[in-house]
Amino acid sequence: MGETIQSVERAAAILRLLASGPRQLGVAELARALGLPKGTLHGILRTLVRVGFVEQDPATGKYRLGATLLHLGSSYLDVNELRTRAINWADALAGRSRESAWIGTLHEGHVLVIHHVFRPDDSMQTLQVGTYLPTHASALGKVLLAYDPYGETLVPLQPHTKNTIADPGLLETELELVRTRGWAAEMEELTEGEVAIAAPIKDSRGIVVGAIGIRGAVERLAPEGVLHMEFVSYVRDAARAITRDLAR
Amino acid sequence: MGETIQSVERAAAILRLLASGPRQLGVAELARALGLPKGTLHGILRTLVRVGFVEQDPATGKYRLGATLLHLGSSYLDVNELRTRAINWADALAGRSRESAWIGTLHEGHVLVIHHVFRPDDSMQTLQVGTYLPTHASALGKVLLAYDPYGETLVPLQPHTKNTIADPGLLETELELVRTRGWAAEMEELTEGEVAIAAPIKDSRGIVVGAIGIRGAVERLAPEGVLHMEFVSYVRDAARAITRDLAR
DNA sequence: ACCGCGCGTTCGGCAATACCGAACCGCACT
DNA sequence: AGTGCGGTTCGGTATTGCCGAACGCGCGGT
Repeated sequence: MGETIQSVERAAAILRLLASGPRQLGVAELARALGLPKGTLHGILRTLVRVGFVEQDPATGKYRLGATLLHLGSSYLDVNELRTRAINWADALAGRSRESAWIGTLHEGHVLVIHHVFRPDDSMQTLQVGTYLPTHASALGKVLLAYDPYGETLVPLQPHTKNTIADPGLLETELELVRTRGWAAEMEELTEGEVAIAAPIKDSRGIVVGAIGIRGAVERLAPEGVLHMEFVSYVRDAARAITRDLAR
Repeated sequence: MGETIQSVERAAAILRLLASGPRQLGVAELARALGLPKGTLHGILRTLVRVGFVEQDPATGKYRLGATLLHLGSSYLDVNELRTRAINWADALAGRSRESAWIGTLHEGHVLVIHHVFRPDDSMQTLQVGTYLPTHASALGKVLLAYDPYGETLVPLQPHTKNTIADPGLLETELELVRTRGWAAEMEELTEGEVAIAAPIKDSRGIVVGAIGIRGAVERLAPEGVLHMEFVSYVRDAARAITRDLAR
């Protein structure tokens, strides 16, 4: 692989840093974080402001992400073929299961949510498209890890609830189970009271390119801790349908 | 204003071009569009691929937007203060009016949708956050134009339906009306059968920083072509509440 | 009231940097 | 086979954007 352009890489690093927290960052902070002189950073920031990728708070002088990025991000959704093909099936899945439906892909060690259908008759939810879920503590993530051809580098297994699988060995046996069953469950391992189910979506060559699943209250999906298998078949049906659609 | 960094500006231009249509673009196409040598573009593209802003189709070699941008875009939503403050009020507005609620800002001659609450009891809608609405053919846009301190350069007034205001003079009198009334309506000017209402959101200095509104079927919001004024007050109440909130 | 620190910003010289154009390779269509 | 069009590579060149020091400002401690 060849060389890359320094200033563009640095610009990307700045954007990632600005996106890493809701806080606005100043030139000095960025300079310290990236180990670069202030003047250098200022030049890149000035350019990023001009193209709308970054905005500067007129009061404090600090920098934050710009609105153009929101538009670029939503344009990505139009381009993404998996999402385009899967949208209708996700709607159907949400309708049948009466729970929220989710589609995700593996991205930089996280599950990137590329589609999210709200639970029917419950509109007071915030949309999660574009956010990350942890791979080890979500059903989507387990599916994606289990079928990951590259054996993704595991980030530290951060615990979220008392049920989170935080031990690498345990996670590996769980992934083995996912591979043999062909679907994954997550029982209050990310949020207390919430349960999720997911299954893999494959492309025409049989490679797993994403996962689809549902997520909802434990009382509905798994009363007394036992999953209702009908939900599992809803999810697997949807996953198979999309896979078939992609093969066409 | 000082100089800007060439390569970063070019990288941004590439991203904008890739976002302008759902089609994937090749090096040669980009080179022609931007008037740059192929080699130069390839270098920038290679870098953009490395940082995840762009993906390359392994089959065709063509380029498309990358998943990292989706994540950056959603991070913008966390940073955006207007949206953070307005979310709850938008939920309330959607609940009271039983229609979909929208929040938008002026951005590069368009209305950028920064929040969107689905109509209650109707989840089969696609989320429009991050997309553009035309300024002259949407209620949000009319509000933003009417109160725009910079007198935004008007893009050509493209007609969408037979009701679209396509004449600059007529639009100006309409904006005058918006300024005197303090709110805007849009009667099937963007989509047949749909009507919208919007009102301005101001910051602590009284400058309009966004607009909030609702949108729905003409039968419900304006039967026989006459707006139900209760909807107007819902919208204006929400706008005033957010304005008050921002002043705090 | 003052001083000093930290901030964002400016500037100009230097050399490293990233442009550029021509050549390369593979594919598809003629 | 040939030809044109894709994406990619490469090395010389001078343009480019880095860098570090200096500036102006606002704030908080003294």
